[in-house]
Amino acid sequence: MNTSLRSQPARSGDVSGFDGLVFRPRSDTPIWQQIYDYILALIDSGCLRAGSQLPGEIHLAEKLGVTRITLRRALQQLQQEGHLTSRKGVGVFVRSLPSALVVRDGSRFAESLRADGKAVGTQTLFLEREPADPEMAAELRLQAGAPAIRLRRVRSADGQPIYISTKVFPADLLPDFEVVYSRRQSVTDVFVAHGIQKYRRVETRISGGFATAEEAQLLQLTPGTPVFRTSSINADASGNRIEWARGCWLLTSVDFIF
Amino acid sequence: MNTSLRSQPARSGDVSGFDGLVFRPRSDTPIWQQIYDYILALIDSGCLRAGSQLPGEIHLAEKLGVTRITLRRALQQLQQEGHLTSRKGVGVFVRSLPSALVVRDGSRFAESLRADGKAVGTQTLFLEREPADPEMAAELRLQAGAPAIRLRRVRSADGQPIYISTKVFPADLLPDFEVVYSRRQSVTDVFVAHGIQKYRRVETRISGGFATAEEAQLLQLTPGTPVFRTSSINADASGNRIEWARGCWLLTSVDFIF
DNA sequence: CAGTGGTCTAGACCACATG
DNA sequence: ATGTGGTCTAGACCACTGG
Repeated sequence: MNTSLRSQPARSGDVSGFDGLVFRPRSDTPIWQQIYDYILALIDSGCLRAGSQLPGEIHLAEKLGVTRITLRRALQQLQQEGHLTSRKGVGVFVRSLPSALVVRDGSRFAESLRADGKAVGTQTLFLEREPADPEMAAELRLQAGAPAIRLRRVRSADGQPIYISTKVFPADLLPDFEVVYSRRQSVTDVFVAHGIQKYRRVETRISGGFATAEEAQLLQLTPGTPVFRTSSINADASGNRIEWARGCWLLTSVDFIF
Repeated sequence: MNTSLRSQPARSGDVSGFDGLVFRPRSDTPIWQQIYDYILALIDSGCLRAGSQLPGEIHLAEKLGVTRITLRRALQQLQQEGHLTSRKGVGVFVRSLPSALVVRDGSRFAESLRADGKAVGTQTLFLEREPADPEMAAELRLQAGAPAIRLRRVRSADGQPIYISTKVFPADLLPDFEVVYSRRQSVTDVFVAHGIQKYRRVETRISGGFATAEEAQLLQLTPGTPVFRTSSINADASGNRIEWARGCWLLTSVDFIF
């Protein structure tokens, strides 16, 4: 009986609930699904807060009166839907699912979230210059090998990462990119500083896929979790393509509206 | 040894491959993933055609030298990505994944596919009149309880279902719906017959989710497979809302382009 | 009826992260 | 060194489907 209070609030297993449960094997719904429903209810009701850690699988399985495999079936489903994350050797954690509304203009991402009252965060992974590879060149209508700028960021809402952004720009049109960007981490600022006040969306593509290991780590997901993939092109008033953006979004936390 | 030829080509286990395989447990990639890669390669290379049935899990697991659970881990991943379907009490089958391109105007679905050289199919599940519930009424700007027409269809490409469509129309504007629709199963025809030559897309929404049991059955998927959910509104030239369409698409088989 | 996939048990070893 | 999640084994019973 080590369920009761701990002195360190961040310790593992520091969670209410999970006591005196009975799951009947002969019911019409599988046990793993009953456990799924149960844990999901704990999350939705606020008993399990975002960031908190679940008890270890072995203890939890014992407490719920099922095998570890059966418990894992439930946890797996919850991970696929983005409610939980697991880190090998560490534990299973609760993720919140901000439901973000995104308007047509993908670059207005931050505004859409702020309108919902979310605290928007930006983590810049890298910002570098390099020659355009054939794909970048084709998307931006450049010659292969032309100088390009690559920017990769993770955007988060209320502390939960929800979006990986990878953007490519034609370096010739934006000589002062790094200087301006470093001030406020704003691409819009960079455009304005180079005289580009207005730009338009040429094309947006939305497809589906599954998180790679790297994407999963950045978004605090389990690899293989389903995601949205977006790809969009922006052009300035003269029709010059000035940005090719690709995004990777948690499937269950976004609505795209056009 | 019952692997060799059968007289009936549609029989279970009637599949080449799956012989003399060795999967090393101490490799850097898990066994289930090696099996996943192996089966996926068989599908991609055409050794496993769409619609063909895999050997039973027990036999297949034995042939691959792994436990049924390990095999099922690989099959599960393939099902989630839409490459396989399983029917309880029947077997596991190969699904092909037509990659359909869909343009902004969702009603042009069939045209997009035909342009790819696919054979487009339509299965009408129901077509009925009923009073609009609050949600329908709100989307179509009707009074609650106003007469509405509901149409539910499954669209397929090359015999594989890829899209469930549920549409709602204001019945008052389309008195001859059933008569016209029955001729060619075309909603566009119905609009034209009622003097609506042109209509415009008011809004499109794209979100993600997981297939319900009913959706899974209609799309020949496993319940819980990730899907796109679309919701769109069309209005006629005067701005009257004439159609509210909802769609459920296999995640891995569509690209939305705007 | 026989065969299928869906579920579940009771163990075990490993790689990994943390203290 | 300990505890974690990730993987794997060798069985078992069930509900469902088809002939």
